[in-house]
Amino acid sequence: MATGRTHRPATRSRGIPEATVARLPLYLRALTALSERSVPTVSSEELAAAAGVNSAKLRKDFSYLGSYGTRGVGYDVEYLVYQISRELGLTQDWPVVIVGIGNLGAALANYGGFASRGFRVAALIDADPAMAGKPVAGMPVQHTDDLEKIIEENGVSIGVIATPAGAAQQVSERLIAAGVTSILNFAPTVLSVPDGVDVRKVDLSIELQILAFHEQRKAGEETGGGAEAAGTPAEGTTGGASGTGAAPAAGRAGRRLRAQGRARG
Amino acid sequence: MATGRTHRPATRSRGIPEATVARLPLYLRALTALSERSVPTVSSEELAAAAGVNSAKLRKDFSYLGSYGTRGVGYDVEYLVYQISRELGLTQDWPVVIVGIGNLGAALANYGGFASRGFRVAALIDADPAMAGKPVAGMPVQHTDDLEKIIEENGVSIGVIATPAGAAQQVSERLIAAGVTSILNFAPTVLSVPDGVDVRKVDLSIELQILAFHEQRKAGEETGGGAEAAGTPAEGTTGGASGTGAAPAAGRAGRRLRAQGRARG
DNA sequence: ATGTCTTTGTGAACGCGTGCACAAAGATTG
DNA sequence: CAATCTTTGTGCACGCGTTCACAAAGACAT
Repeated sequence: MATGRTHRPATRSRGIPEATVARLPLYLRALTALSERSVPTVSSEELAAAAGVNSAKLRKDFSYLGSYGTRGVGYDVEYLVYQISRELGLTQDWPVVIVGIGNLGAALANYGGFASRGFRVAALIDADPAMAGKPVAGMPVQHTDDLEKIIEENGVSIGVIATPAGAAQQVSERLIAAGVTSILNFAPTVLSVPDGVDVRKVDLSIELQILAFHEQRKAGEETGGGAEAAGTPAEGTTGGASGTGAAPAAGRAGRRLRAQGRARG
Repeated sequence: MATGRTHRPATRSRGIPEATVARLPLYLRALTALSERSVPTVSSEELAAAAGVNSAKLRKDFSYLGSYGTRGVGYDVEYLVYQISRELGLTQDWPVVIVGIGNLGAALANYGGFASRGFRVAALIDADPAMAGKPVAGMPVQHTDDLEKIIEENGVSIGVIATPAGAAQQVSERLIAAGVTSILNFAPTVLSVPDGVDVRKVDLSIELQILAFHEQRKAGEETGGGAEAAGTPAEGTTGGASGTGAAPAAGRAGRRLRAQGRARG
């Protein structure tokens, strides 16, 4: 998962576990697809498959919302779409500002997934005066000087930070001071925010590093034989101890070997 | 967290819990920053603060890697950077392909965080013939027809999918058939992949929806008073039952009220 | 060398999330 | 109306992850 919860300890938000909340959008997406195909009802088994989760987990998730299913039949697609949307707060309009209109910010501004889910990009904000007035995604970029005014006038409570790491903390402080209470942070920094403010973090580099870890492990298993099998606590002092016998070449050599996807124990 | 683990049940990868692996890049980033400021050693307390986690958690995380600290002193920054990098497999070179060079794909291609961590963008691939040859991030876009050849020749084992949802599954199949075993998926779809292939998912829309949920809850607490307090199992049949009394206006009204960040229970 | 002080590394307890397995509920058929 | 069959909703047990709290380890001073 490319995300990273921050803050919000382990508090259940109202009886609905955080883990469940994180899956609701997944269900909603699958249900929307079914709705578009005019499928009237769906069983937990089918829906779970479409959402990529276990059916028992799905049923338990839904049980936190209430009893919206019919035994022997399944769930009414339209009704469930509505209930989940309402639970997530997507039946109302959420104005959002994007701060930092670089490559990523522009990509976000153009991203279609926002509008379709009750989110509306209210403004694009950048610190570069040269950007001001330039149209991005059919909308003029505004200067950081007007940040507070924009937030106020549009009643924005959700902000997206796509600035360089160095600017993120300061931007978050201005957003919060102006009234924003939820931040989606793409800058590779830990934001320190007051209580009552939610921060979610997306770090592309971190995701890749996690993949690299597993990738290395796969390669090590096949080239090295059983580097980790013995359960050695690892480590002498220098490098190249455990898995990475021939580090630079491992990427290639390993790759060719495991082409046929082994079974995972 | 913007991520979503997929596959890889609850298997510990070698004694290192998945949750720990997910935090290692965080520590690494904080350590790199310290290293650049030539800080020689750091205590678990300091480092934990910089990474935004609990110090006990950090120490336990490090204990899975081995005993790299010195009691009474702390951790040697340079040494720890090296150990974590090695553990994550970042001491070797990881060629990566990006498929789907739209706004997001281009943003990823330009993203600096890759190169600095051992990742190298080996190729940019797009299905649009009009894109072929066009330079993006100083690199010519190549056509999907050559996908297999590119993977083979560069020994690519990690692929990034930034295509529209409809194309993602097919692209993933081609990537996997050609030898890719780790995929970072930005398309809003559930990829179905064989065992042995890791998929991590980043969905911007999902992150926003999770924020909206908490945001709605904050607004509801203040405007509605105690809509959820009574613990009503919720639900009649139509809408507007529980929290969302005046749905359309709630965004604005709520926002102005909670401006001073309440304490969170 | 001895004592004090700092900080790590970890045993143990706790809580959340997951998955199994089944009883309850209702649809459907005869 | 009774029997059967499907599918939900959930009690329960298990395992992972987090956190506490403290003993062991080593630096540093005397």
